[in-house]
Amino acid sequence: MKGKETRTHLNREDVLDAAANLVKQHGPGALTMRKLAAELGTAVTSIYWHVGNRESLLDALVERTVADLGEIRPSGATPDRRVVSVARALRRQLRDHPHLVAMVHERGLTERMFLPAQRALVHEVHAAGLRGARAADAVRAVQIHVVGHVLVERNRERAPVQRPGEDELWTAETAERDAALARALAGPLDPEALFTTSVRALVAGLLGP
Amino acid sequence: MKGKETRTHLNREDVLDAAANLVKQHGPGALTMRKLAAELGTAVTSIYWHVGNRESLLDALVERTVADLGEIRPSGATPDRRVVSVARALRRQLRDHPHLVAMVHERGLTERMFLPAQRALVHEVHAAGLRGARAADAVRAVQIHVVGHVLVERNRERAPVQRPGEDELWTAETAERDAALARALAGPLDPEALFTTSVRALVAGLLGP
DNA sequence: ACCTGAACACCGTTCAAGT
DNA sequence: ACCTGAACACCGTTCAAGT
Repeated sequence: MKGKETRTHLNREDVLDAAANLVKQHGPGALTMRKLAAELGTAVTSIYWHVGNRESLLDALVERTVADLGEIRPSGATPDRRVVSVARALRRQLRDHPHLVAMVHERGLTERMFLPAQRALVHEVHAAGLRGARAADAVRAVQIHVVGHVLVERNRERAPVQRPGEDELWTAETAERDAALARALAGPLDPEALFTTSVRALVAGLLGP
Repeated sequence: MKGKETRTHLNREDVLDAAANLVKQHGPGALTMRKLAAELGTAVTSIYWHVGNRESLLDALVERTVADLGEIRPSGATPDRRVVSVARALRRQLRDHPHLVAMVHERGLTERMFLPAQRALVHEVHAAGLRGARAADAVRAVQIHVVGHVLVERNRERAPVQRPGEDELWTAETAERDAALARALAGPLDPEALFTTSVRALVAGLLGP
């Protein structure tokens, strides 16, 4: 019982709110039925009455969070840039909900999540002159690239110090005597910059001749 | 006790073998200390003597599997094609060890895993004339694209039927009156083909002018 | 050096019983 | 309609005790 507003009956929304809070504060691992019950000040079993079971609780939670995501507005003069801007906006959305990505991924709901972005991409790809199957490929390629990139990014952030450690692995000798390359690979990675670079390259390749 | 060769003492290798088997046959979720003990015909606690705890057991398992991956040989006439071939080989490796990807991802070891591929990429990117930071970006962009793509692919496979379902979502109206596009987006996705398309586009964009 | 069972603190879920 | 505690079948891990 964490002294919020008092209520006569527990309801589905309360459960979802508390669950969202738990995840936001202590990560998805902290979302257990028992901790949730403690948070709500009820018996564990009450929760089951409202949300079925843990599985569907997570489903509902993900569903709600996805629904709350803002829409995506393309910006930029050329179709190229507008597609890139959609990709960046999508990445930003995902990064703003760090736990969401993991949960969606775990639940295999990646597809369903990205309709708004997909619509925006369809529009821009069309504007670039692509049609039919070719347009569909472009949309999907960008989409997968963004989601994949965010997944890998998040993974990299969570990862503790790597042993052997890239700084030891990449020296001028192992990098074919390209000292600058060795330094770059050994040094830290700027995900934002790399993302922009790769999306630009991908879009150029997809929309180009 | 699954009547393999008899042995006097349990050892670390036996434990890892059994663990790998469990994962291969029933997925990572089936790898519990207790099931593992049952499989080995020992007390649960014996395992702890050999591998420390579950955490380090998983670490060791991932480590071993990664070490067993074959090396990557580029093929193709132009640097473009050779980079694409490395990407495809890497994807193939990852797909051949379906559980590995998830485990590596969960453990945040994605970096460490891809050294061989990274070396191959460095070589090809160099051959294409890129140097220094620009080369590093290209290598990392391709690498992240492959890993990300495989993660999303696996996710998509695991995902059951999607509700609403893309076939209902994408009609000619919602697809800006492009019926072929609607059909393509509603239809099934060919991951192999899409992967090739996107990698080609990405590489063209990265190595191109 | 290696193995053991008992015990602890956690899980999710079911169910019969309460109001 | 909503809530409850008891109970079940699982977890990972520690520890003292065995050989």
